[in-house]
Amino acid sequence: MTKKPEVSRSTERKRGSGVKMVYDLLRDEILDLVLSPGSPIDEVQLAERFNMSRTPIREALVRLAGEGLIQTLPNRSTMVSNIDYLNVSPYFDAMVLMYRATTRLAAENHRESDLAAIRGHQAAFAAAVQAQDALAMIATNAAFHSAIAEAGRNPYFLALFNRILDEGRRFLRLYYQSYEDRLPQRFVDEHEAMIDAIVARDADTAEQLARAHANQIVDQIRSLLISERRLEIAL
Amino acid sequence: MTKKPEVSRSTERKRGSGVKMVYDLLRDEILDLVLSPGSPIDEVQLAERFNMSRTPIREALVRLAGEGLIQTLPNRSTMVSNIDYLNVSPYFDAMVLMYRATTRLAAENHRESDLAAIRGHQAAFAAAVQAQDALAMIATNAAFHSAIAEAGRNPYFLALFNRILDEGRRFLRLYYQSYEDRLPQRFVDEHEAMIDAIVARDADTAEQLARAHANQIVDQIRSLLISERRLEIAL
DNA sequence: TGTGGATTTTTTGTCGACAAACAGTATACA
DNA sequence: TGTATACTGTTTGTCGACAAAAAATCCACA
Repeated sequence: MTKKPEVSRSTERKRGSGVKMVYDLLRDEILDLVLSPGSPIDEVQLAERFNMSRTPIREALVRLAGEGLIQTLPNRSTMVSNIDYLNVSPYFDAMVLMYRATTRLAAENHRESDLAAIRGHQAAFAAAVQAQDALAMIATNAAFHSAIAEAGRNPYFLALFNRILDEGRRFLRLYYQSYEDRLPQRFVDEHEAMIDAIVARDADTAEQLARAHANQIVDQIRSLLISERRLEIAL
Repeated sequence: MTKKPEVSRSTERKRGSGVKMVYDLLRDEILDLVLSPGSPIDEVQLAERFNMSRTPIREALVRLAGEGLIQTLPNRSTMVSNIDYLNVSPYFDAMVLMYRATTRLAAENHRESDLAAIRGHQAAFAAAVQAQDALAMIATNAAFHSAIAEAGRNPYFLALFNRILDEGRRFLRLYYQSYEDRLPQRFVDEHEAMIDAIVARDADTAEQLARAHANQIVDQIRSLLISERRLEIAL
């Protein structure tokens, strides 16, 4: 006769699920700026919050540190990584290049089944633009381009691109929280043109469209940064 | 009066150094193919080997898993990641693009102090070619291009490029162990031309040279792969 | 009141132990 | 003989506790 444990922890968990839960949640909280950059992370506090030992918490933190989302000083505090506002050019360079590369590869390597996912995200993006929901625009735009990158089937580009999109999620939210600018409808149209080029397997056109699209985004963010800086100087 | 601990572990270690030691060593052993792809990794065995608990071993393994160097099946064995021989095209695509991007950026952004490091690695590479030491060629070539990437000052490209070079270190070693082909002297000359373009801050030429250089390497590896495959078929 | 050193407090890194999950083997049964 | 189930052994995931390291606090002394 097999006996079940009579006394169980208040919230019973499957064996390996704890780290993933903590990792996913912390990751989301960091990227959504619920945990602001620079804020400290306390292992014991997290352990109490999730009713688990420090060991799985620690493993989740090690993973987050590996992605650069948190920083740990040896023997001392660990905190949410800061956003580097001084060097945005490298970020933009990488972003534009990944837009180009992934869209080109999508035109070359996509399969029929990829298109449904891409079109789905594009519809969600159009809806977000219609609703003027800035946060939804950021999320659906990232999902759209990530789907294109998946269709391109290059794991190296996909990994870097997703990292860039994640950082952008943090980065952009800072500005779209204060400025209720809506992304112009033009972005929706450009997305449509990119889809057409991908479907037609026209790699050159797809890359060219992606490049122009990315530069648009960079220009818009740059103008936001400049006006923000003006504001700071004026104060 | 402060008292020192009379009985210490056989090999005393500083507090946070264990994980780094294990991480560095395992990483090197994996990249140098001392640990062959697919071979299992035993936590307890490593713990005994380094005279430490499983906890720091585990942390090092989590980090390696984050970089994709090892794979862990949940609740079951962890092993060295396999090399994917079927999809080499994505690898080559990423390699060529990173060669181009980093060399271009180095021409634009390098400082005077970067050139010494680059020239030093180039001299080491030339020496390795002279000595027909294939393994040294791989290492010094990677160091040379990594130094160029550092001079380009884009952390996103640098991270991806270093990952690509690492994988190449594993990948290439497989072939240069069996085939004692020496990389042609032409590679040394091409490196020199790239340095000149970087010094002259001629971004277009630097990128063009890097592209041709990378394609050379790709062609050589591809021909090795084909002859290898022929050999397999003949057997 | 200010400063330098000793002391306490807090947080991290490491340890040994235990329990769950899975693989392989043995055993019962048809 | 073949199959399903129980058993055993091995490896992983988690836990509570302790020790080391750095910060914060206290305290003596000028």
